[in-house]
Amino acid sequence: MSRRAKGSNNGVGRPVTSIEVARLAGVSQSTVSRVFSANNLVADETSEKVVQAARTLRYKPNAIARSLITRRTDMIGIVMAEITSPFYPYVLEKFTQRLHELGKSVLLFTTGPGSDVDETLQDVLKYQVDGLIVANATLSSTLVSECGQRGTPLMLFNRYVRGAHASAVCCDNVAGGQLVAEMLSQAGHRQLAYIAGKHNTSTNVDRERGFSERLQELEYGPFLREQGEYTYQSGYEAAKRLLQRDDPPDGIFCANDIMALGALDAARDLRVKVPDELSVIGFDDIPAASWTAYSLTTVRQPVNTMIGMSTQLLLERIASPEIEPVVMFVPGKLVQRGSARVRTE
Amino acid sequence: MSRRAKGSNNGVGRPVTSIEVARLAGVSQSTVSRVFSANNLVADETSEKVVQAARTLRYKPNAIARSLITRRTDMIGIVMAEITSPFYPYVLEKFTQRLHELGKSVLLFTTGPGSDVDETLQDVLKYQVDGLIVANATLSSTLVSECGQRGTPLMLFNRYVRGAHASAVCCDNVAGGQLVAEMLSQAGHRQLAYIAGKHNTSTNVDRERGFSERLQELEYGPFLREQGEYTYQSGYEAAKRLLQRDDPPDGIFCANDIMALGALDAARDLRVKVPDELSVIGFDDIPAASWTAYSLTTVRQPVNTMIGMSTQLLLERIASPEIEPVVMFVPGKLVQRGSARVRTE
DNA sequence: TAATCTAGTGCAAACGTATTCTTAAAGGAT
DNA sequence: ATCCTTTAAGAATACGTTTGCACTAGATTA
Repeated sequence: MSRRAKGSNNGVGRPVTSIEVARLAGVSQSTVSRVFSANNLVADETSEKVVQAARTLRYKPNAIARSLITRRTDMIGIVMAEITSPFYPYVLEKFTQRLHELGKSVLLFTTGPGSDVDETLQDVLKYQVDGLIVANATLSSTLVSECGQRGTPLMLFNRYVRGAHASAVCCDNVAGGQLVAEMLSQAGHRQLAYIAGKHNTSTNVDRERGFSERLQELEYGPFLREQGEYTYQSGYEAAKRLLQRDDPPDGIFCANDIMALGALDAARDLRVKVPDELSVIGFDDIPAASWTAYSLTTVRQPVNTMIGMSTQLLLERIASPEIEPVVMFVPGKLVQRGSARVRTE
Repeated sequence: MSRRAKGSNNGVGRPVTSIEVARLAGVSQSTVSRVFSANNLVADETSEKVVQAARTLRYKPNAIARSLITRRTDMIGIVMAEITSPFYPYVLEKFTQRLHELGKSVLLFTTGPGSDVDETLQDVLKYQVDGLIVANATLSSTLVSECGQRGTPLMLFNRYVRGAHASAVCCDNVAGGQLVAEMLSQAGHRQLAYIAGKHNTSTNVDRERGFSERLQELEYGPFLREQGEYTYQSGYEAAKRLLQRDDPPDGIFCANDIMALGALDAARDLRVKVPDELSVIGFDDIPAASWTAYSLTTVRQPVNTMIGMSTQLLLERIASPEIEPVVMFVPGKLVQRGSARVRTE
């Protein structure tokens, strides 16, 4: 019942294997493999025959089978929460493009409000990814150690965990917060406020810390504070609460751009003039920040640099697992636009 | 040199295999496999032993090895161009979440301006994905037939190819364009204009066609036309060209929302009052459309429905390859906001 | 001319799992 | 007590590659 060599298999059959190519080219399966793994120990003439046979059969090596034996999948897992927050699509796109250039594929996992990061991670690891990039999501130390044990290099993007055996590339959020503090104080604002992002995220903690500490050093009075959660809506509402106070602030620092856009729209609705009566500063420099309607002054994260470093560090560690993880901080840059006044004099 | 059974392997060693679990639990590898593939032909007592052993060893089944033998990877390839265009991050997020709920993982491929879709697709297929979702990218008929031959179900999202052996779920873009035409004509606009998206994309062609044909049916005069490319910047510039004409339009239909936002900002810069002097209508209903600064009237794509249908159709076809592909059109809905005037009377 | 090398090829053993086939044991029915 | 059925678990094979090893034949050296 095992007819095989006969019968053209041009129907909807399974994908072509190297064995079939070998048969057609009149060589052994090993040789076919060598041709496709760029192992140059094969005569030009033979190679040509194989390539021809492969072409007529539309043969493509099976990456799964290859991974099993080479113990490399050439897949990188990317775990990301809230892709929809405007900063992250760009990050994701750049990562996939960069990785693709380097011959890696991306296994994507999103952790919505429903799903648990740890559980998700378990799924990623089943696929034996060569490395793991975690952006915009907090993961348990259990998982970090598990990655360590199975030797899967871990790269955190814009997050870091003290003492964890994981590399990380972050914008220097503390310094960024300081920049904002300096600028707002120099411009002589009367009363400042901070709209926070999700608490217990290192981005939020650091940005606030830089802002707060620098203000103290400059002997500025206390600032108001509202809790947000990194969304337009939460920024809008937080700003509205602030602006409707008896002593509304005249300068607001938002933990990210999207909340700053919300804040600007709150000001718009309340007929508060920006920047005359109110300065708003964000963080990230998302595309919408430069749009006419907002013209948002913000701290630009050097995304391309950060992504370049991340991938490089990760791939190095995949190639040489003995390399110790590294944590890097990249400085941000204040981008002046129209939403904040500058000097006052 | 093949020491193995000895020596605690708790260092940075390779991932644990079912064989090691079997050894610890005192059963055969087959049994371990049966426990983890939910093959219930195993006694409760034994099962318990295996689960215990697996837990202490932190065993996770190797999905790659499993795929090789089952001929299913449980991976779905998603190919997407321009993730950064604001409509698509949401699509991507929903797709990954939905697929993850159904036990599938997502292999993501982005096709930037540099990379070729066809070449990218080749890479995807190497990984033996169970199915393929292509959104926002045009692919050659060669590739379509290749998917057909190897039996990989193909699902187009918001694209369709005549006669191709591929399923597709699209917003009914023709009907959407008609809606806009009707609304703008009813509100009594004097001169209309269309800002096009990338030509040769079916979304652009269909939206324009619906708009144009309906206007003709309503015996409306010809409309102006500018070429855009689905970006904020291109929308901004196209609108500026239109508004600086001697006979500027008083109603602009943009092929997508992001261009409409650009158009609104162009109007803002040129001090053209919206909606009194100019109506702007978009397509998609991205989050920013509802922001105070824009309040964009637009055609909402029923994204959740579309994604639900897509995944369902795709998975059905994966389960039963003999099912013929289906093309579905889902109607959009006009969402009235502040950027376009309604009646005129 | 014989001995040594080298490039090119095939053979066969992995990789870690699912699964078919076989065997063993335990009941149940006669 | 014998035979059949059922349940449980092991042995062995297969999935499609890569790769170490062995082998051949021509080329190079002594």
